[in-house]
Amino acid sequence: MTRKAKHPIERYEARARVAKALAHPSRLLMLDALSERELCVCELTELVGADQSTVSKHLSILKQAGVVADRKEGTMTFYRLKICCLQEFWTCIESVLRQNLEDQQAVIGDRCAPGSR
Amino acid sequence: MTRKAKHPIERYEARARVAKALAHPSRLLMLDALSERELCVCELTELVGADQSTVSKHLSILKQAGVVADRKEGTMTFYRLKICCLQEFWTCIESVLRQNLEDQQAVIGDRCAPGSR
DNA sequence: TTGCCTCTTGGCAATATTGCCATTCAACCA
DNA sequence: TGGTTGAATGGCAATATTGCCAAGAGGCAA
Repeated sequence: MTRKAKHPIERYEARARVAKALAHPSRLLMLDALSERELCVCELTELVGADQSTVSKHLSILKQAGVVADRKEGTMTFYRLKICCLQEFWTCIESVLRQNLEDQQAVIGDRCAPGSR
Repeated sequence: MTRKAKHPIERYEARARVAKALAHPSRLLMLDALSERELCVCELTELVGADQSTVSKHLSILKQAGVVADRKEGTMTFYRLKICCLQEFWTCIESVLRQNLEDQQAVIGDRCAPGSR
């Protein structure tokens, strides 16, 4: 089990950088909102409920990762999704969560199953 | 732009916990290897090239997130993927990386385009 | 039992992330 | 020009992540 050409570590580092950008609740919330329409920083700030500077930094992380793009209009900055695969991302994450829930329920079911005393 | 029922923060926290488990190059490498077959900790350790205890901790993070499951056999522990949606996850991440690359090339292209001097 | 092997856990230092405040910047208006 | 507004940046403390070494824990075999 060696790595070499089959598993270039740089590839996984690049992937991890993108995944890391997606791994924060506030950023996920913003992405979900942005999947409907373009939004300015002020709207996103209100949505997230954090300090404006915090939201701005989150957005710069997403932008750096290539997940969103921005557009200036006067004094405002509008952000929009740059990728269309987010739905697949949600689907994957949600399927993990759903499976976890089922596993938990299975444990409870076993413990309280009729005839299990 | 309010949150309320439409955007329960707990949902995004749960999603972020899973995404965070996926956001590390060594863990992504292991997941990729596990997508082919079940592997023991010793094999994964050799693959990753880190200390065995480090790999064990990475695996416990993946297990905690519900992404992998383990099975003991004698003194060895085998890990396997617990989800089947990882391909979609790769697809999404890779499409971001590909888009980033295209954007970079577009910039270079503009800068060096014929007649742009 | 003892010793060996595989893996997990505790502990710790180095590093990275997060979120606020304060400040700066840029566009707009009076 | 100065003032206002929306956004980005600097700085900093609190927190989380990472990865190693050392120390268990458990199975197996002599």
